[in-house]
Amino acid sequence: MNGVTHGGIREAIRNRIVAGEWKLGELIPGEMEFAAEYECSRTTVNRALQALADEGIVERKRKGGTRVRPMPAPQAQLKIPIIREQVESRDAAYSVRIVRRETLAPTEEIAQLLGLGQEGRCAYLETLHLSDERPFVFERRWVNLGTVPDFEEADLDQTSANEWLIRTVPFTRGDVSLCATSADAKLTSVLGVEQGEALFTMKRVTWLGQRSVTATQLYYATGYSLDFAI
Amino acid sequence: MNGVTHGGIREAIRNRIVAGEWKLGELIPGEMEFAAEYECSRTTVNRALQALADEGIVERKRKGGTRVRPMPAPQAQLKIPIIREQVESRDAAYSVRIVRRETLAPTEEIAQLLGLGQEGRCAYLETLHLSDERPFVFERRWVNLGTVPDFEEADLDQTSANEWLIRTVPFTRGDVSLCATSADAKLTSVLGVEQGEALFTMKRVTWLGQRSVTATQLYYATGYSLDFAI
DNA sequence: TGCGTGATTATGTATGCACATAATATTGGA
DNA sequence: TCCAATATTATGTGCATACATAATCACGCA
Repeated sequence: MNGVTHGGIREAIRNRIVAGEWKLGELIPGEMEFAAEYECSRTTVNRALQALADEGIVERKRKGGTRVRPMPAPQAQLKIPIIREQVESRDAAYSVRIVRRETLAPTEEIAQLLGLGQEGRCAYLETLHLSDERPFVFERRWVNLGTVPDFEEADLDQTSANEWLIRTVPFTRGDVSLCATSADAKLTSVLGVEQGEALFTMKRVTWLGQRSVTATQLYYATGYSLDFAI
Repeated sequence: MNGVTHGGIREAIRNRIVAGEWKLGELIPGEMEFAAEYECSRTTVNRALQALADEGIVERKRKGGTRVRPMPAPQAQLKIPIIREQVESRDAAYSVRIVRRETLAPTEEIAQLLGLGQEGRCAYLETLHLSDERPFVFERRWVNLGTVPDFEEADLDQTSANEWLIRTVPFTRGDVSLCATSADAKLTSVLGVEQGEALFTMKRVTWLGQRSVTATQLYYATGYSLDFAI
């Protein structure tokens, strides 16, 4: 072993790229050249460069060579937070209060989101998540009882609806949408914010194969921000 | 050749995982078993599983085997959009108007964000991004001239500030923060929205090594949402 | 019974090789 | 001169192999 690994070469080349050794869009040396330079086989270099291509740092074309990506489309690994962990990571006490829970026909908007017809039955749930007894997030959730019939009898005092669902039906796909909402009367009263305040909002629909599982809307109290690094 | 590629196996196994063939945290078959199943060599399966580990779908431990990552914390690959592309992908005409551009000492808040002292010089830029001549995003940007002195003379009529910077100084790291802002008088007039409307806001600070490059605040017009899939 | 040592096992990594594929360069014929 | 067929080249991919490494298991000795 040479001390040279594909991971090591990947790091090294990445560093050279961000250090500006080659201009954006410029061709970087070929696999053979790198192999000679690092004294390893072309295969090893190939894996390193492919990994960099996966990362979006470089673009590769057969015969065209490898070039630094002109617009490093910044991608970030966004970790969708679990509310309990968000609260507890701030050293606050987490608690939940179920405001409302019933079974009803979904609104037309929700039926469309969940891909349901008129006859679809849903559980509707309004939950207030508290941080040190202060309102943190207000959650509206519709659960497709056609996909998850057991939800109607689920005991949500122990575990939150979200955790219950994750445990019971691992979803395969989810659509997330982030936006800003102006607080209406309902949100104002339940979250204890001023009328018309701007609230950070996350809407989610999750799917189990072709079947929808749940649609959720999370309204964060004033001042919340979702932070992450590129 | 078998028609079996490491990419294909990667897809296949990923599908089987999200289809719930194995429970969260559960051990999935070993490399040899997959190799037998897909009739390929262990090396090929290894590459597929390593790629899945890179994606964060599975966890691998030597001798411990490969297990489905207990992902109650779903991670999403969030592609940070380039405004021009956002507009053009909606089949709208993109245009920019520079509202204000000057060189000034940063406010204390910005100086802190950018890690500057009192003597730091910044370019300050207010830009309005338009979609079919309608306001789409209002951008406030401070550029650290200590890191990017050339910015002062950059010709921003051809390329937007963002594209100019990306082309000139590839950043190595960025902090992003998403929140909601209530429209003040300034935002109201420039974006043409109602006073107090909730605006989706993205704040970004990018770094080149230890040196800050730019701090940006993007205020999206009413109704915007940032969508992505898990 | 308790513990250390070595065997076993599953994965990690690198290599050389053969062939596939796509883009470019070259050549040859009309 | 122009176009099509062919050669060349850089990367893409899979395979067999060899060895590395870490966790676990089995054994045997005290």
